[in-house]
Amino acid sequence: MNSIRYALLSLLAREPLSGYDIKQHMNGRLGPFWKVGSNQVYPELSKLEGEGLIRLLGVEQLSYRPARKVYELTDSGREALAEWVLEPAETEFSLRDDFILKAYNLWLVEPEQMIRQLERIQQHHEAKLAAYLDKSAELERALSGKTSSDPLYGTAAVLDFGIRHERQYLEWCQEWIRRLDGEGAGPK
Amino acid sequence: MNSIRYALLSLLAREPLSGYDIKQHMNGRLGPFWKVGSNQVYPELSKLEGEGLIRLLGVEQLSYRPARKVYELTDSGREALAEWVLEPAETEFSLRDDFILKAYNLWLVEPEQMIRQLERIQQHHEAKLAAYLDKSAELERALSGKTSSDPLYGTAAVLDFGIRHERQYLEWCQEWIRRLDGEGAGPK
DNA sequence: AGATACATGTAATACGTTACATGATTTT
DNA sequence: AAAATCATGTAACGTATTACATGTATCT
Repeated sequence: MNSIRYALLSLLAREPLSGYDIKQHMNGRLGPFWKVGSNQVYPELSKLEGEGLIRLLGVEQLSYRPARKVYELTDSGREALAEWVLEPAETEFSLRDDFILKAYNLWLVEPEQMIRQLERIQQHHEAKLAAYLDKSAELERALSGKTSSDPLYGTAAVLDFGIRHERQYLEWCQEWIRRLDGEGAGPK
Repeated sequence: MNSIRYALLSLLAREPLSGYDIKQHMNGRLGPFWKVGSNQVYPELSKLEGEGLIRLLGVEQLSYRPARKVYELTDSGREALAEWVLEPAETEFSLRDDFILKAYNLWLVEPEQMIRQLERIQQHHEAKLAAYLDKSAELERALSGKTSSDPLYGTAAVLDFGIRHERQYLEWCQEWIRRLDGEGAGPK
């Protein structure tokens, strides 16, 4: 628990960043998995600084703008992160997806309407998959020759998970469209 | 948002239940996806009753125990649920899994240690998969001949998703164990 | 002229988890 | 004799989302 702090450390382990940068990263590139608001980022950064896990690298001031405070990971921060990575992982994962709950109620509605819902969701995941595959192609090129101690390796692992997840989701949609379709059209 | 109310309605759409029953169902059979505490269930039940989506079917009183209040879905509750099911679904799903965040940091630690982590997680998902497959075999038997308007159809859809998810997770673990393994043993 | 990006931060609100309180019965 | 089960509910806490406040430069 309290994974956000580790999310912040994970990003800072790769490069120095400001709170704003972190927010952008999480809601952008790493978006599929995590999202944060500024209210979580800034206080947590202060805490981490207080604990000596990160340190203020520098402040970029543009006079008309709030100071841009860039943080970097300290050695003890790097240690804490590595320790956490190797800790026995929480086996409880949530997998709370509204749509799955909707599917649980598929028996309540007209098959044709449920099919339409499934198709809509399917399209959404197709788009996501396509985006991930694009990124992946790029990444794989950059990855050649690099060893597993390169940060890109971690990026690739997460991206790969995302790709597999989207594929699996799509197949599930297809399967249940098929099942519901066979039903409605079947005994005529 | 506020999916818990729909989770409660989803269960009550199948059979009348008490708050306690609901809690047990969610943390047991439907456990992989949802969990709730009593503090969420009881207030929400009161709210739903106030809105006329559910009604008190009866109270079982055993003198030495708190009254067991059993609720059932009303017609307007069933309508509200069906409407929600057909609403354009939220495309934002979280997929927040601590272990994926750990994997993002795999480059920070010794490959052999990460492999051990992956193997541990793999075992966990193997066990889950086995449990789901058991349930699924049972379900498929009970399902034969039933149409898509049977609640079991919804159960099957969710279970199927769980099975696919676990399989996908396993494959991902295997792939990354392989990749890290090939690394360490490779250029010797 | 108006919206968006930059950049920090706070406040209000919603959602979720853990722990507590009660109290007899049944299981270990 | 101790612990778990049943059954409701409240309280305290922790985490997350949304909105707000500030203020200039740049893009449309």
